[in-house]
Amino acid sequence: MKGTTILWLRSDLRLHDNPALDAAAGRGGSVIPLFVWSPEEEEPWAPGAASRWWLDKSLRALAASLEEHGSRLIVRRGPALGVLRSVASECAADAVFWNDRYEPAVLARDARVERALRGDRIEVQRFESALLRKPADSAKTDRTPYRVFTPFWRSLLARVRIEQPRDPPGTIPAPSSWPGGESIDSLALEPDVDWTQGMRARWTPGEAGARAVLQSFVESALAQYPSARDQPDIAGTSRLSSHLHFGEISVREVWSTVQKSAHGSDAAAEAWLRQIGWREFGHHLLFHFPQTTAAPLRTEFSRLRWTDDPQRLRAWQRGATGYPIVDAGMRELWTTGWMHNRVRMISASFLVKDLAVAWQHGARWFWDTLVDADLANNTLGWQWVAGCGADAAPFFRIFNPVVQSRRFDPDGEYLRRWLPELSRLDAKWIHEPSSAPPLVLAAAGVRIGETYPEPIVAHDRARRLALDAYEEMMRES
DNA sequence: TTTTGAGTTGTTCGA
DNA sequence: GTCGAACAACTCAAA
Repeated sequence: MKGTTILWLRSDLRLHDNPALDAAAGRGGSVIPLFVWSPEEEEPWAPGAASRWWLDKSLRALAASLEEHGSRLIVRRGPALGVLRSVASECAADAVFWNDRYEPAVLARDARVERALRGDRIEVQRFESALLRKPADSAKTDRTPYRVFTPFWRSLLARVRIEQPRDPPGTIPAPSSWPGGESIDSLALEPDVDWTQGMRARWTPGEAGARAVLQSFVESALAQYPSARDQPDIAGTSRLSSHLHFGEISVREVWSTVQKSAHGSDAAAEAWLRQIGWREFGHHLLFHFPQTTAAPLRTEFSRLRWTDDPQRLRAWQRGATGYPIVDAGMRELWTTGWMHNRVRMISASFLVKDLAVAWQHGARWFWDTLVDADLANNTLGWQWVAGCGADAAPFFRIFNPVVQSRRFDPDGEYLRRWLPELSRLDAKWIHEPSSAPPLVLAAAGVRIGETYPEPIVAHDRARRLALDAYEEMMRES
């Protein structure tokens, strides 16, 4: 008879298709599901405010479903190693199982924990549950990591066998007595001042919510995905990012569900699964180039001169740049903890190229405000936009916020939803109110500089300056 | 071994 | 109005 196993839950807050849970439940002894709150061990990327809100809800959902399975969620405060050791000794546990994470600080902490536990004669087993392929395995034949997406993705598709997702274990054997723990409330993950109303209205954190979102996406949006994914006014994307980040649903599960719905070859399913490929690529890059959370992968970009203007950054954060598509996106982010992907690109490009603010400031703001904040995806996205990452957009590819707005939100529906002060402008003028004739503005009740800001920079000129700065950087190298 | 062509998401300019 | 070229340099895989 095997002894008690501690199941250390982290970014795998689910019962379906959870390899560490399956192995722990199948080991023969009892299982103690444990969550350790230790943000200080994840610095400088401890969960941001929006992520903490989501985590609070997700932990409650997980605790409830564990109870339905005759088990419990034990919650404690870190540091992790100390907690694991005391729970192990309180319950005479002889094994700790967990699913791996790949953030640099977490990887280092986990390696330390594993060594120490083994020194205590406690069995440690680590599992892969977040990705289709372990980042350590994702190197080219010459053993250097991929730096271009398409070959990375082709090799993954050709070489990786993607396993079928598994159902939750039939039983999760409970110990004869449970160790003590703290309440989820006591972690104080919710903000003191309640600004989470918009998030509560939009999201249902937790495994059941994740599965429902996947089902409804597959049934009603997947078929139109290739064209609808770029329209921010409709729900054309899956909106699974946060659920995936917290591991409320497994990547194998979304993979298999989307493939089944496609009946073999289907361009829509392929386009969406490619996005899962980008998620894999982001984790691959984070694992092989951990310094990229702070520094450009292409080192010559560290010579690029950014402005150091806190007012520009603040205007961007508040959605007060005078460019409606940027401001709408930033307000959607602030209100719901999420922003449509197309608008993320536009607003990120605007901060970096038009406002000449270093991408790291944008990455930090997204980190704090996104419910789906994910170090791998966030780093990849910002370096891509700034042109300094692997397989990045060329630096001269600068988004024109007005052109993008007209192309992807032609009727201005998205703008009207988030910028009520412009809602009476028609589609002809709402994308660029500062150029509208005075009579049009007056009729719509818009006073530029009062009810809606003047453009903070002129795009044409800002674009020219960005290209000049880039050229200068290249000349110096 | 060397060469060749392709590579997430764009914009502007001039013919 | 439409269309192709130019905007850089480098990585990667196939030939």
